[in-house]
Amino acid sequence: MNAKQERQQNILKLIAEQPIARQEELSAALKAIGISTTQSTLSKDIKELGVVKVPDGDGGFRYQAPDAFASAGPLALQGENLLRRELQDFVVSVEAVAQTLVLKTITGHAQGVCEAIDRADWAGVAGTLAGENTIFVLCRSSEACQALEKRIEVHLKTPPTNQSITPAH
Amino acid sequence: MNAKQERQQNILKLIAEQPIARQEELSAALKAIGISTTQSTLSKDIKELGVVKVPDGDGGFRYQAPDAFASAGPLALQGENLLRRELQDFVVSVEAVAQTLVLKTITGHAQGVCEAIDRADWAGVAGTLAGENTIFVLCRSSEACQALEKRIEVHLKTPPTNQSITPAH
DNA sequence: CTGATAACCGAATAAAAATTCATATTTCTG
DNA sequence: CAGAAATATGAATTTTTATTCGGTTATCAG
Repeated sequence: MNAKQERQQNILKLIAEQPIARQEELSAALKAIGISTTQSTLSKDIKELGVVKVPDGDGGFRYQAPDAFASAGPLALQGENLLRRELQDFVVSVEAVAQTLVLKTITGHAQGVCEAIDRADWAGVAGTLAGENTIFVLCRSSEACQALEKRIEVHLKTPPTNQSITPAH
Repeated sequence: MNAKQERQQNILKLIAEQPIARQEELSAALKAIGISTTQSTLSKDIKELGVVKVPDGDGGFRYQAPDAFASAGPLALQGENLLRRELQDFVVSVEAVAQTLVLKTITGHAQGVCEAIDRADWAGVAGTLAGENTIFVLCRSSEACQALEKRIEVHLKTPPTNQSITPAH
């Protein structure tokens, strides 16, 4: 199951590292690091991640992570990929409940992360609210909420989303 | 000839106003306002403008102007579409010369516009320099430079790019 | 104005991406 | 540990998008 998560993380890494213009290219690049999959699946992943195909200004195209998550380039300005950092460093869990997304952070960082989320100015979010270690992100639809959840999950440190809440006794 | 420019401006307007998922839809929307063209041409326009097709988070897609040019939404944060404003309000002309783009602005505004350009953090630009009313944008390739020129042109006020430099005698 | 040159455009086609559908795998519940 | 339900996957297909190529129109120099 977390084959998917791993694949998606690698997709983000690969498209950040090298210019990839077609999904089949991406498939090849993944195969090169031991992950084999089909164009079909990649199409779904790409949609889920919010990755877009952008003209590169030299007559070609390349896939690119959504702006808010753009990985740090050498020229990254301040705040450029702040959100990604905030998520990676401070967010402990994400969960979509109906139309609202609940993020748990390390104590004291909810405000900061929330600020970064606000700045991302996502289309589907109606508003946000942060306490000490919890953030509520009210979305305009539960679909948008779930899509957001998935996009965010990929950026969390916690590699295997701990599925067992109580350790097997 | 400036049918093209008008069409491209309307493309940006339309995709900002309504969710458009396919190029044929865009073609229809354009026809509704009296501009008829083909998918073929739109594909080229879209590439030239840097417009991208993004997942909308509700299972569909929509075309969207490149981030730097995103039109002001109701929730626009400060600086969100600053660049667009700067270009529209202050830039008088754009010209690509080899690998460098030369922008002329109203006197005193080059610095401000240049700042906004820097913040856009375009892939193809190596660096910028601004004086009182002139900006040099050094690009990494002449192709990138021309692409950039075209993208910027669309946002200028001056509707008919004055082609005759000296008025007919 | 006239011819040369370049930009633009659309029809047809090639290429790429999205979706459908059936199957397999995982996760949940009792 | 079953069985049910949900999620994930790939092959095939459909849909959408990009490119090629030939004709047209605009632009420029003389």
